[in-house]
Parts: sequence; C-alpha cells; structure tokens
Amino acid sequence: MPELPEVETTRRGIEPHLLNRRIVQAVVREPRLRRPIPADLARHVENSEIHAVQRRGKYLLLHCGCGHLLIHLGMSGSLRIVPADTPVQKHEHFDLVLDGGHCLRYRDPRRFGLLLWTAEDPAAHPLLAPLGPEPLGPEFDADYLKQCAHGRKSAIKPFLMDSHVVVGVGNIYANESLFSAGIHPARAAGRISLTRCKILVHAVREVLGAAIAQGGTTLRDFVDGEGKPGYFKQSLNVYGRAGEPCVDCARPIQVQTLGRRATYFCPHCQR
DNA sequence: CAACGGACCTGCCTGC
DNA sequence: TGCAGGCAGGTCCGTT
Repeated sequence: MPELPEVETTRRGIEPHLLNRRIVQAVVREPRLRRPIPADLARHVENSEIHAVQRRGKYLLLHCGCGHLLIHLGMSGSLRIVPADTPVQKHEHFDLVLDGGHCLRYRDPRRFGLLLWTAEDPAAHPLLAPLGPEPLGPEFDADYLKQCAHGRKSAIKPFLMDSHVVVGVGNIYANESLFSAGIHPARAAGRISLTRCKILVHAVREVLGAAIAQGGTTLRDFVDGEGKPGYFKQSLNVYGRAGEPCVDCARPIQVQTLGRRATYFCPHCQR
C-alpha cells in the first residue's frame, strides 16, 4: 500500500489529532514487526508531548519529548485515530494512547512496518541517513537525476524505486511516472538524456502531487487517519491495467516483471 | 560498487 | 469445497 502519497495523506490526517497532545500510554500487543518494537519504547514516550508530525520519504516522524518515534507502514500498514476504548481488531499491533481520550492505532497484517525510537537527530538515524532527496523538494531535479544515473545499467524503473536515489516512489507511482514521461521502464537509467530526465522529474512530481491531492491510492485496504480510502485509483493510467487500452493510443497495456515487480507500460507510447 | 536474490509476513485470488 | 501456489503497495541484507 503505502507509497509517499499514502504516507503523506496519513500524516495530514493524524497531525491535527496529535499536535500538542500527550502520550499517556504506549500499548504494544505484537512487537514482531520487520524489526522488533523496542521493549523500552514506553519508557521513552509515555508522558511526553508530541511537538511535530513530519515525514521523510515513507517514514513518519513523531517528535515527542526529547526524541523521535519513527514509524514505517511497510506494505500493509495504516494508522488511524480512534476513541481509546474502540475494540481492538486483528493485526492492530500497537496504540499510542493520547490525553483527551483518543489513540493512534496501528494496523499491519503483513508486519513489514517499523516502530522505532531515536534520541538523536532522526536525519542521522542509520535508516534515514542514506535516503535520497524528497521527490517534491528542490534537490530532486534533472541534473541530480542525470548525475545519479551516470553509468548505471539498471533499468530506469527499479532505479527510480531505489530509495537511495529518490524517496517515496514505489511500484504504482514508478509505473505511472514513466508512462507520463513516455519512457520505457526497461531503458537503462544511464542512457536517458538530460532533456528526458527533466521530463521524468516533472512527471514524478505531477503524479505524486496529484495522488496526494486525491488522498492517495486505495487498491485494497489503504485508509487515511480517519479511515477513509484514497481516490487516486481512478486516475491510474497503466498500473493494474494489463490488456486494457492505452489512454493515449488505445493499444493494449503490457505487463512484465522487472526487478521482480509487476511493470505496466505502453510499448507504443514509452520508448 | 552495482546488481541481484532471499528474507521478512499474511491475505487474497486462481486453478487444479 | 479444499488446498497449493502465486502474487501483493517495501526495503534491508548478504552474495556475486
């Protein structure tokens, strides 16, 4: 589920409920996520106030007390604000109970997510430090992309999905951005001209921006902080549309595996 | 160092 | 109907 637009949608949904609230209790029902939830988490966060709710790539950062909570939603994670007495359902692995009677509840069937605590500058955390620039920020431009791709033989699609190149572009939006830019997903990253890098950067920004504006993409179970789905699915041009007509040329959309991920494209419009 | 495969999990869908 | 197999929005880590 969650690529950057879904994480940003989640951030925007939960932020107003969290800012300046105090965490009165951290309840961990299932610590076995991709990495175990630290046993001493409660000690760090209980009775601390949430000062900021930020995002870096697909990580959510809750600045509370004298450190940060890092939350990653993995493939199937979601966060919701619910009344603290709401009955717990399957796969709801932890709650941050807030003063005022609500709690932030995390659900993640596949348990690929993360909940970690760091007392340092979160940007220096080993998981965040090596991340590439934000796709919507000024650092991500054609010159950067061109330089980054120099000499790389990897196909552009898995290259674009590499969080060390640029953060936040997962499978759905890599497919959509490449379609929008008219670039074939299997083209070697190092063999894309500066002009086309410019087009691609623009496409990534447009696609992500539009997805955020529509509350993200709900394929199966993504919901925002209020439990509502995203509406970008209806704007998808290629993802999940194998065999259906290309919106530009009406020829059938192809699907093939690239870098072990389903890759959708129009061989006529993408070169 | 780049590229690739395996691993971490559950749920859902398909086909036998 | 049951079950095995494949596939799914992510990304870390170890090996070539």
